[in-house]
Amino acid sequence: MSESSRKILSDNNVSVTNPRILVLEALMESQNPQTIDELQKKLENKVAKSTLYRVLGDLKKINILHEFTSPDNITVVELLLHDTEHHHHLFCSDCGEIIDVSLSNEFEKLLSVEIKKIEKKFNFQINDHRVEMFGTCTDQCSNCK
Amino acid sequence: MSESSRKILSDNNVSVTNPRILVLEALMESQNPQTIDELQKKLENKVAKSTLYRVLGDLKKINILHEFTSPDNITVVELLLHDTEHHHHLFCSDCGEIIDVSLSNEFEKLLSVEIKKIEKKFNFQINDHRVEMFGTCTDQCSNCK
DNA sequence: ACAATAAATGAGAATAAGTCTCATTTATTA
DNA sequence: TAATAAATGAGACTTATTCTCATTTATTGT
Repeated sequence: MSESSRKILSDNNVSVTNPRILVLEALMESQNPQTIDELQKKLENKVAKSTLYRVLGDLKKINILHEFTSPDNITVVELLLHDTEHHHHLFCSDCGEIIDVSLSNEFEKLLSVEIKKIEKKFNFQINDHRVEMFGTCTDQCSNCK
Repeated sequence: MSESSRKILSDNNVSVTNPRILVLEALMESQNPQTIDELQKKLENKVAKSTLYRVLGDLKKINILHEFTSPDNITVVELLLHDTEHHHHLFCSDCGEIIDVSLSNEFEKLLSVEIKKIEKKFNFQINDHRVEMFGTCTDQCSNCK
């Protein structure tokens, strides 16, 4: 079970420690983004707060963790393994749920054309992008009933 | 000069006070997004910190202020008057500059088709979206030389 | 397997962004 | 212009995140 976490760490030349394994495992429990709070609850004080933040920093450094903030300014984190498919996010302002969404290839293709235009216009090198959508789940996301 | 600020406030049934005028004026000084820090510097202690935050809250409430966070988690604010055209943001990770960018109508049209699909798929009502692009200005944004 | 060494951790102090409180000031209205 | 409701300033408070440093743990070379 913890084998895949160990492999992720050693593959990235990061020493394999208990807190790192525990945090990775907690992150893998759900594939949707989670808040720091949710993570801490899952970890039940098995990892110190300072260590949790440090480990998240480590995972960002090896590019397998994506951190962003929800519209109400809560920090949210999601594992991004090499086989994770490119996706965007949908935010519910009622219940706070954040859902991964994929958009069509046609759309992504057109977006990359737009990005090339912007790169030229502003003399930028663009290495990442994201599309965020905001609204309300009319009744059925997992937090609402 | 402060006439347009006064008009904005009274048009929105918000009482016209000095701090509100000063904050609006500071916001209007640049049309690109600015950090709270930049705002505070412009205001030179003419408005208390608590009041600044309160006024920003007021402006959000009447929907003429957009607040978001940069990739390194700094709160950023921009005035969004009724004639402000729909746009997105380009972030430079070298100098921190944030630039407003407009994307083509063709792109926006395709995006709204995608959004309709997502609304159906997740039973959501989506009322806003944004596209963010991240990269580095290769040499010429105003903060770099 | 073990000792030596470098790195990681835990606990709590420190920092900083943002919010709150309440006495005073200001804008609105009749 | 007076009465009243709302807004403000100053600083205390809260809370997320970072920092410090003494202790523990992982790695490595033998």
